[in-house]
Amino acid sequence: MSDSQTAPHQPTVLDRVLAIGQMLQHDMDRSFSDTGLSTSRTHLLWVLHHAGPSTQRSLATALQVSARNITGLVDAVEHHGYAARTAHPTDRRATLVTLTDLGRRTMQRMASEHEQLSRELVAGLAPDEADVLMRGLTHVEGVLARLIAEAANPAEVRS
Amino acid sequence: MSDSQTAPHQPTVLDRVLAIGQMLQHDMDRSFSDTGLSTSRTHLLWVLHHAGPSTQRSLATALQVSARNITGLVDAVEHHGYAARTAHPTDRRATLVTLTDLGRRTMQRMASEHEQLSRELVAGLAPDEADVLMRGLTHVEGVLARLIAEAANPAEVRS
DNA sequence: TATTGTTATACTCTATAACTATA
DNA sequence: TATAGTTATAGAGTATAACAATA
Repeated sequence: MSDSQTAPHQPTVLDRVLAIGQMLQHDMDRSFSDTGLSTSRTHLLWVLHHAGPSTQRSLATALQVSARNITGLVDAVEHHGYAARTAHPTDRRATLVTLTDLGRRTMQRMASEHEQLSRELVAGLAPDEADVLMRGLTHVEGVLARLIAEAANPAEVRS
Repeated sequence: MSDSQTAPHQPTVLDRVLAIGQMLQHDMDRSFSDTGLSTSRTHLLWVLHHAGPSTQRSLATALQVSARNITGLVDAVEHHGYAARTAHPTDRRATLVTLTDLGRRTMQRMASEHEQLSRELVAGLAPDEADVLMRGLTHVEGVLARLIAEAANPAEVRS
């Protein structure tokens, strides 16, 4: 209980974003119980929902994970009835993964829940406040993108 | 490539927060390479840094994970020299986990990096904009906390 | 009896490497 | 020779259940 050394500083924008992100993750995990879904599996279904039938190769590229990982994720969503493997019409090496009706309905429901949550989160704010909030977040995202790009490419210090 | 059904709607505050959270996670993962650390292990060290020497039981409560999980995390941070198990002075069932010098120095460095990032993320904003951003995020966090509490306790619809 | 931490077991997400079938 | 997807193997994070030592 006793804080040994670090003073509990004022929460910053970074702290708030981290806290909100953690709450969102927690909430998602809870909503997945008994669905056979998870963050990774849902991400895969989400990509399928937007891109339509896809090869596992293209899914691996979209999710930025290994081919082996996609095999496991497709196994899982197929087993739970959200997607199915079908033959590729022209390339017999490849597999096309397609959403089932259940998968499609599930993604549509998630999209509408996402929209509703998007509205609820800012419902109590004045329009101009919501505006500044949005612009502030856009700014933060831009700075972060720049910092990450610099860290990944430490050579040049932008002039 | 072809968006099959969902129109690419305008990004919302929720979308921005999710994107920023993902970037932060990605950046953290990158910074962990070759340190023997990870999000979970760092979280444990962070709690130790603030709470001081702790039993594994209290760490399990603080991180909200199982006792078994703590055994593994402590094994790992001990193996990498960030913390050590010591005997509890009065309860011979319990183990006290304490940070080593390396662990303490690492947490201090992370704290200062966190503070620097906190400053950088809002550095380009006008003071009043940063203010509204902060208040907007506090609002969002509050709404989210309420929604999660309601979802966990669906009985009463708040009057 | 209750609590602390461990071992046993299992599931998910992730990776690399070797291999098969096809291009 | 290169590519798509699988199997083999491994490590991390997570869980529950059974168990030993201690309270």
